[in-house]
Amino acid sequence: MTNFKLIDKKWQESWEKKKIFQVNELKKKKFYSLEMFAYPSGSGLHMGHAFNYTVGDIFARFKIMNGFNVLHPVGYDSFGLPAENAAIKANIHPKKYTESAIENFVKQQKRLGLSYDWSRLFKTSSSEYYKWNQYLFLKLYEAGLVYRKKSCVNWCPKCETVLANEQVHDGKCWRHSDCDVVEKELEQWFIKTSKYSQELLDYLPKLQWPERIKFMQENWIGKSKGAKVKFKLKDSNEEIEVFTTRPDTLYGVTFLVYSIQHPKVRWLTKDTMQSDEVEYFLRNLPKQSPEDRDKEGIFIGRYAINPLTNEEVPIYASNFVVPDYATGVVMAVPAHDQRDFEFAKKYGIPIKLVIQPKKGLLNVKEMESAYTGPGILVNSGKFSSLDNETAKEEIIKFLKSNKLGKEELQYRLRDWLVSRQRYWGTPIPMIYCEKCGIVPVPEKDLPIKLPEKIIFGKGNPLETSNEFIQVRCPKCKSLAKRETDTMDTFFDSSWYFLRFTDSHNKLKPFETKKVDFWLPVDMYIGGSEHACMHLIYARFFTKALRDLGMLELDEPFKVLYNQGMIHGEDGFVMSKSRGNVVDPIKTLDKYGADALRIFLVSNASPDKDSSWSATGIESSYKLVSKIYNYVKKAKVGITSARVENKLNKTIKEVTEDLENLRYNLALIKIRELVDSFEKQISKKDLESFVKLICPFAPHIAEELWNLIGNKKFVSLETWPKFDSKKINPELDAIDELIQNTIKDVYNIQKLVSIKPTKIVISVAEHWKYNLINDIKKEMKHTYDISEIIKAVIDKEHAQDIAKLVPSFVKNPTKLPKLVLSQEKEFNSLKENKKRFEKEFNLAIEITKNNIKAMPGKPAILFE
RNA sequence: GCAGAGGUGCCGGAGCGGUCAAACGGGUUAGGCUUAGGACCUAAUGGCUUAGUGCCUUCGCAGGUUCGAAUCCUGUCCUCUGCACCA
Repeated sequence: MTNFKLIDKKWQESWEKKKIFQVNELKKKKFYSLEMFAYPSGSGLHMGHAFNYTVGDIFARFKIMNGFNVLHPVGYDSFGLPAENAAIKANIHPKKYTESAIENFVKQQKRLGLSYDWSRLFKTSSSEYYKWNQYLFLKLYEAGLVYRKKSCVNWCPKCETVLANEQVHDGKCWRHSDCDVVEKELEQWFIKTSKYSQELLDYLPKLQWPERIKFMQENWIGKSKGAKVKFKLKDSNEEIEVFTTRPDTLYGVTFLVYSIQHPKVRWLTKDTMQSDEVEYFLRNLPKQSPEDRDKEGIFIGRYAINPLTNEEVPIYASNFVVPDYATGVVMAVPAHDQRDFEFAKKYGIPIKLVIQPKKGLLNVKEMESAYTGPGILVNSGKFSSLDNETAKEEIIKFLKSNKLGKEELQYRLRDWLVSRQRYWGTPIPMIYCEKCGIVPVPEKDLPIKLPEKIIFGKGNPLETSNEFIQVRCPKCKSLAKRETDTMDTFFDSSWYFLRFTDSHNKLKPFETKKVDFWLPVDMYIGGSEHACMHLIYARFFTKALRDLGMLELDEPFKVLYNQGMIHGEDGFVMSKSRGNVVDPIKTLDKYGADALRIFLVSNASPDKDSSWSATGIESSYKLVSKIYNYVKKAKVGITSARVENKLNKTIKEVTEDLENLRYNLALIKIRELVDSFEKQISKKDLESFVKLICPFAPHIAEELWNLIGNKKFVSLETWPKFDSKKINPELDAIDELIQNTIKDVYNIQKLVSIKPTKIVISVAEHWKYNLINDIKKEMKHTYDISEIIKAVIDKEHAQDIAKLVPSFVKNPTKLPKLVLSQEKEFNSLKENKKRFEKEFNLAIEITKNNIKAMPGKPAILFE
């Protein structure tokens, strides 16, 4: 086994020492290639990381070799709960824990041979970075995009902190699929992502992202078109605004429903006979996650007036109404909305039919579910007999002109809750003063550093750190309290790609000019799990910072590529409990980086899931060895036309495949090329080949490049160009002819079941290509090549044979047939001549010493 | 329930109107090399067949379009992913 480990090390050190991947803004043709921000977990690099970085690195290297000024940076998203928890568990300070984790991570990443500009490295847990988190937080605050609000928020008991909407999946915490999120009423910091709902939606079609991700974001932002309608509260001047997408059903409203979390519920009910009952209801309603909770509600003792009919409708409070969507109150039309229908049935509320389908008549008494389809309005005053779509418009028009409502758009996207009740994150730069209220920390006082001497126990250790909490109010200088919450780590990753353009700027988060030069990210590679988290926040940030005048950019990521997952050999997700985890480092030790890189991308298209395979990595290792040994032993000379054809064709196809991240297909073509190589090859072609494999296997590429007499780095060489003149389909045809001839030789041999001592192959005298040589070469494994001799067939036949190749190219299915015989079997063959001719459509003439090929048929003779 | 993606040979996985019994890899079988094993190299690997430019059957299932379908259309079953009380 060649020790590729040493070769890996040699070149990794050399690249780093010569800083060959460091870039600046001098060269114009830029390309920003980025893999999603790494969270440096204490357990080090796993196969998924290795895959992600390999996919990105191959692309970055390809772009470098194509003359681009490639920014390919790396950094660490080092704040966060897992580090904090792991540190507590190991009884180490999170800072120490994280630092050693990063150190380890860097070491492991380097072993993959990644083309990073290491000089730009930063970590978010360093105050040099999070200072700018705080700075940007304050800028957003000044711009009115950060606010504090008391509301019902999601709390994960395992994380012991609140979560953003995006971090709750199916009622569970995104980190703990076994942990139900609890709703808590708390005052928290929010970022107004909702301000950009429409723009986030509008730009989606322009992005070169997987359709799936765009679709997920579209759903997440969730735009609905409808109307805002004002209901008067009975015995009051108050108005209740509701949002509906079905203004056409307004005549069918039989009740209104407040969300139980709506702050107005208690207030509305306080002077009614129901107040105790409602209070009891609100207090005792079991907390259940939304999907499995039953609709529970209660009449709150008040009535509202339908603006169109002036009818009184009762008001309820229920758990099925989402508190922070639209106004948190809905108008209920049980006849035409399934949820309202179920609720009305349960509480015996009247159901009023206002839309009849165009076919068939509905009857309220017989209805078993709401009718939500289209139809004609009935029982709807002057709007009756209108088509319901028309009625939507007409009713909105009417509401508008009578100031009872208006057309309205609603989005599902909520504002981003960024407070976290944890230690290992960026302190929120706010101060609470009894006199002045909320006071932002002045810019000059940044960064607010995380205190290192703290006591971990239950809850947020910052709350017990007096050193941290106690502060003078920046305004009135009296004693005040610091905010002890830290920022969601998604805040850190929302702008890190901007910082990479100017990683070590001490005066600003980044230089606008640099961002304008490098951004947008031209290729962003990572998993799809961030579709509705990081990828939404980062888009929001970009737009917000643009509006703050900090950059000129609408969208941060031009192209997004989702790589798949590497599963264990058993096809399941790699996990410790399953015991199917494969350690990339151990693999690197055994096979070297190039083999691992090649394995990871040769299984399947990189956007698909694939499984680890012990034989697969072996096979990649074999390919690497084969390439290495071939180039090492290749005789520099003239490349045969056959290999030239293959090489140029491969360059052409591999280039296209790389451009489209079809690494698996590119590697197949490279494999075929390697198999077609001959001992002799020109230096130039050898060099082209080494360049061709460089993005995949940069270490052996450098080693071989050096070996064939080059001093510079192949990683920085220009990508090979193919010569279309060298690509000749005729040669492929010849190749096929040879393969078929050999096949025939084997078949005849099988037939006569005797090992031949000598093979005579008759071919045309003036055959353009040296068929015999090629056949000899190919058959050297089976026979002593000296035993294959060329027999010349007469001119008349030869001319016909010469026609074969062009006609074959035109119609590859009509392959010329080669005829074989063997001395011992000669007689039987002779006897069967007629049959052969008939069955196999062969024109053969058998004589004692030779088999004469008839037009179009070369012949082979065993002696 | 709604919306997306997909079902290909022993396995992974290409192909996405004709050159397809279907790339490439793995596995298996046979042969070469070798003291032996490994590595390496070669061939075979849907069925039939006394050599295939042969026949038959295959690309989830059932139909259809076409001179021609793994590839296009319709229906159907299954798998995976995402969203699920957003009014």
